[in-house]
Amino acid sequence: MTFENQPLRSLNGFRMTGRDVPDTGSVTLVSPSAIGAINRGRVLQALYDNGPTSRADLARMAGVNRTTVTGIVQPMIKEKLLVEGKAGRPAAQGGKPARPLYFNPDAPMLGAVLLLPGSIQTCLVSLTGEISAHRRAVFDPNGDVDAFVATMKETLGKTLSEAKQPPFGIGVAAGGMIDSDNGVIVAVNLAPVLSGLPLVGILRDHFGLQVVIDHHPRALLVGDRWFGPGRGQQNFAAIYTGEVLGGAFYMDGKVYRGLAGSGGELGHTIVQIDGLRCNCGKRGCWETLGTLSWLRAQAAEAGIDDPLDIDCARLVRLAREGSEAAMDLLDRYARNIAIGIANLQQTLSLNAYILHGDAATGGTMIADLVRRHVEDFVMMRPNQEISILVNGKGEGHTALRGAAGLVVSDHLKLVI
Amino acid sequence: MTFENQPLRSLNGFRMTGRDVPDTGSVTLVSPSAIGAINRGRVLQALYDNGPTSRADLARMAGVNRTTVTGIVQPMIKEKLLVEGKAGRPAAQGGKPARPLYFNPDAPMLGAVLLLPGSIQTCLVSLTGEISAHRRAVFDPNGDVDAFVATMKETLGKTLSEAKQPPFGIGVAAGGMIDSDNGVIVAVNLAPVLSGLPLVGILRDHFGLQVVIDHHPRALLVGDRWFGPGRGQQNFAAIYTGEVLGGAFYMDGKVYRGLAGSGGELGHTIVQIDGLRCNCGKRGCWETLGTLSWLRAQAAEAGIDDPLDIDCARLVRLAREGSEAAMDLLDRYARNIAIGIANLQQTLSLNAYILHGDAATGGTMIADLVRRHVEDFVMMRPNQEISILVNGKGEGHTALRGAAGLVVSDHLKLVI
DNA sequence: GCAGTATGTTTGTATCTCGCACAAACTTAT
DNA sequence: ATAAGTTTGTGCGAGATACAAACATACTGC
Repeated sequence: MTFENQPLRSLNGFRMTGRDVPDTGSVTLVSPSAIGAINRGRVLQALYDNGPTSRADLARMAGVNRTTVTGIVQPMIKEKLLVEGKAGRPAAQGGKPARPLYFNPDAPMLGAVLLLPGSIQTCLVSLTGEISAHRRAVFDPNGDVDAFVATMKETLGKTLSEAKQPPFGIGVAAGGMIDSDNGVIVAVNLAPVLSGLPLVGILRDHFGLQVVIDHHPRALLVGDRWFGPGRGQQNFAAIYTGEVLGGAFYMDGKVYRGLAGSGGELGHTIVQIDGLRCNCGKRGCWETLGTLSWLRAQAAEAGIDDPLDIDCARLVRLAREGSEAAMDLLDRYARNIAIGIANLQQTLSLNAYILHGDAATGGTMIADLVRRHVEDFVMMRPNQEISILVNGKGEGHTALRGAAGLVVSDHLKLVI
Repeated sequence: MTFENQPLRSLNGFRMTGRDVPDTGSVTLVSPSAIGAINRGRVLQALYDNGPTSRADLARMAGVNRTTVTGIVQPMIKEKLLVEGKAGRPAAQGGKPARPLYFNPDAPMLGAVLLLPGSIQTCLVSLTGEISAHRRAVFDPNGDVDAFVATMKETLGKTLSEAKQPPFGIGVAAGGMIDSDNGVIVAVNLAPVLSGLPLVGILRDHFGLQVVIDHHPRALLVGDRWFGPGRGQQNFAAIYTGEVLGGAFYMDGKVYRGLAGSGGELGHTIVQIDGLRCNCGKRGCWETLGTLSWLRAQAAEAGIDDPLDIDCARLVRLAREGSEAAMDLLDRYARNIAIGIANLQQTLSLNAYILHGDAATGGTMIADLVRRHVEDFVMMRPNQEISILVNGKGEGHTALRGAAGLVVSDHLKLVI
């Protein structure tokens, strides 16, 4: 099944909310007809956040009349986007039992792509977060653009062809510098072939589906928000550690993108003026202290076995087995990761941070160490609590679900 | 004239938008009647941002029908909030000349309070930003709460009594840690008498007016946004330097407050791990490098005359007069200020920064130096430009207008 | 079987924007 | 001077939406 020239479908209603909103200089008035799409989006988000929920509960949560919720969900049930579950137990005082609503498992799915230097992963993601039709491919990071595009089209095409019905859209998570507004990959240090590639336009034209692209940490954030530990949260950040350091923020119920999607390049905030030389050419970037390269160099100095193969998971194992050198290094690693989080906390006060990548393999042990150092580094307010969580689902998993979540987020324009 | 038990008036319509919106857990649906208040607010903001504007122009900017704008502004004209200006020149092709709308100079004003350790300033601010009925008073930072409250009531009462009609509300800008959600001063290091004081409740009950409080840098930000160089901008930060360092952000057309108004405590982000000891007890805070204390210590070392009286303005004068030591110190001062701005830029990518306080006294010279260092410290994108502006209006001026702007912002709940 | 209670639906109402038609006011061409 | 063209600002009905009131439904407890 292919989807060339399909009419664009929409998740939250019966009207496309694509690129049709010209930014006319900061003022935009709201029309009564726009209310429908907005409220449909909010109801869907409430369902995501809370799981199966009855109309009456939704109405209570939103502070609106039950009739309003009925009016919103009825067309969605008719469209087979939502299904009514079995009547639950009524309350102790009696009453008609509530019938919970949730997403139809047979509803259209979302296409997801994870694009890292040299590797492509594609899959389908259901509205409830299940992954299927997963495929991998490789490409030459220094090779030919046309060859890359052909590989991409073929791999994604095979994945999409396994869908029973046209997906709602395609989400792409990519490493490197992304201009998400214009759907262009600006530059990828380790894959020059991708630089300047208008991937969104290419895929949209080829598959006839809505396509959204964003950079990798932001996909992790969205994956956390829709399907992971960030579900239902209004303020948190996702932090990626590994060979590089990156991050993305969810603030006041909204993904922060900055101008042209350029916010969140945390790895190159400076935590040590005139410190170690960084790959970016500057000195003292957070990335010089919180990445695997630092960890491995330090492991060698500390005399830990196979220092080039060390990662957070093994370091935690060694520490648990009683190695003092490992414990010491782990603590210093945690401190280095904490410094950037602390600065972010001091700046935005999000209070919740989800670790991905290498640090996440260290589980609750590293999370606890990081939290303690963060609390040392920031000025805490009374009654304030900072939580550090790990999402150890494995990279591809969360990023792909996040890429799918990008499509969902794009449909549900929750902010006017 | 006193205003006890006046009915609360509203700027953007005919319904109070005070504390009546319960946060029912992230979901809130929009009602058609809510649209009215929202759109009224947006039209008012467009008028603020663009100055006197005709209905037709407003409609074009907002992308709506002219009749819609008429429907919105007509009641405001009737209420004497807006006035119709003289008909301007028609377009070259002819046509009926447009009649620009703007705020009525005789509309109610805003009360503003600037509260710093030991000093109170109060004034009235018109909707167009003019200050009048300015008063000052002092209080003992370690004294008695009741004495402080009495002084505050008396000073503010005198200012308010000069208004011809009840103001829309009172805005308070305060140094220290503020819980703007609950209207409480959490703690002020240099004025223990204020700690824990529920000032909003006290003033609201006494004067019968809506009262809003926020911390000092955020008032500067709002002052910039409504009446200063940030007018019409959608993304920028205000940076205050002096004895302390602080900042506040305007992101996507909205003041960022963080949880309970705790965002933006930039002075204590760490730019030098294990660096100089800071007043807060930690090491390497930005505040150890970007404040007057640092500047004065360095001035002494550099052999500059009267090092304890040095400030940015004098340093710039000395540098202009040819002092190499002054020029060198100025550049290092600019670099230290730049480091925190660079980290903020790397994190949020706001691209525009307005300096206040000591640095602002250095004018365009320091602004240029800071900009150059910021550009060295961050990874620039293609076509990206960073601007550093100074608002040299003098502290009280911008902060007081910002305090007034807080009231305006609070009325115009532009985000649903 | 009946009262009590909670859920979900139907019907009519209020609010708001939009498109259309039109008067008013001004410029340009004949 | 007159007519045509253009732009502004204003009534009026249509369409979309949430809300309140009333009602049918389904369960508990006596």
